[in-house]
Amino acid sequence: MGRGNFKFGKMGEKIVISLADCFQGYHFLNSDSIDRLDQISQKLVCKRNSVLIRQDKIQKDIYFLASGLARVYYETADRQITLDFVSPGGTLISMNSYVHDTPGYENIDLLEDSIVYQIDQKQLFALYESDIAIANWGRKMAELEFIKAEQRTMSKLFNTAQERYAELLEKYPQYIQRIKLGYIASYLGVSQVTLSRIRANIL
Amino acid sequence: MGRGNFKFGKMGEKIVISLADCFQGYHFLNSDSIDRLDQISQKLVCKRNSVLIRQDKIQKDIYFLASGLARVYYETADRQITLDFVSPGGTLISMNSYVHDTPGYENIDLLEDSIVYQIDQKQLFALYESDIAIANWGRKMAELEFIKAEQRTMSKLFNTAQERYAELLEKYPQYIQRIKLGYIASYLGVSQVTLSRIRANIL
DNA sequence: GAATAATTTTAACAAATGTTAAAAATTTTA
DNA sequence: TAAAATTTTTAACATTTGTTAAAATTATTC
Repeated sequence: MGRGNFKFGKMGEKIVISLADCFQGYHFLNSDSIDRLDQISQKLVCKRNSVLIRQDKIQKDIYFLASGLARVYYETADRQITLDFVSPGGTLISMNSYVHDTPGYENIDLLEDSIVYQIDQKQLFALYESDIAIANWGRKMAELEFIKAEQRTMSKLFNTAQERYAELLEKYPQYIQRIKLGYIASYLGVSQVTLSRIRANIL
Repeated sequence: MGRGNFKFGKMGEKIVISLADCFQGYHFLNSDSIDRLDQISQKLVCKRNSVLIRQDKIQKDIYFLASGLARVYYETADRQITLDFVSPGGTLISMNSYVHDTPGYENIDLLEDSIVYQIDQKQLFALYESDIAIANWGRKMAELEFIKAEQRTMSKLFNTAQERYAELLEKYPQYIQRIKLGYIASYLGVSQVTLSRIRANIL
């Protein structure tokens, strides 16, 4: 655990995660393999409200969030559904686009000024064919992202919005301060009016 | 597409998928690698209502469904939630257990007499370290299962139970005949009473 | 710091779905 | 094929949540 679940140190200073730490979070890599990944990576400094990934665009590359805060959401004509908020150390990826070179499903916006590392997918795929450690690193990434997504899904299926709000309040109290309640409501799967009722403890 | 989405041929004869076809569904493999996977696989003939995977047990191995029908579901003290129905060609896996050697989240039961191929996880993990093609095959498996799970999640988030029932009726009409409506309701995310109302077109 | 814009809460009402329980229909078993 | 068991539908009611709109609060800008 620990990936993507922090943002400020205990004194409130901004946390910045190194690229190597982002890599190592998934799987052990020796320094040669880390160097190879480093060579196909690029550091980006992004402004608040930047759009990283759009569902209607092909966005094959993977991003690691080094600092800042991101929101992952699906969108239709009349609705946005927030999947997750991602903190430093977390991975930002549109799996369908990464795998299939087609438009994906998710939108990813940065809610605050952020630093991200971008990994070139084409070059990464080449490394998968030549470096078995990196191939297994990529495998681990997909497996662990699957499990994270599954845990999110289960939390939504089995817990009420009230319970999920209480959990958020306990585990990520900063989120309540930093993220607008409309987004939180959309993450919890209820209207903002219902979230207000939950907060007012009418329920 | 096509993986796990069929069961009877047009004459109604039972479809049986070969192990090699199950493997190749994810990623190209040369015959050497297929042989190595074959050597760590075992064919199991299972009766209707067999339990393949239990959420409270460690079940690291992967199964491929060669024939029959399976149901994947989560369970709590007071509720069962059906995630998916799997047809021949599909993969049956508890990702958390497979990855972490701990109890997983899903239960998988066979709704009909079935044939499954079981792949030994421990030996598979050894192959991941020595055969780069198999490492990439395992990567593709996780990636494609992620995308499938994501599509299921999105369908539930954006479509009404009514729309999802209509889709099921169109794409998998056999399911409505072969699967009890309590399971279908649980898959759609509504009570069985609501499903009856949908079927009666009261809505 | 006053004015404007954005966000959050509250109120009132309508609609959809769950719950419980009983009736009807279907399938299985003897 | 009759009886028993299981599955599905229907009915009545209560509860929850969404919707719309306005008020209150907070944040931003000039």
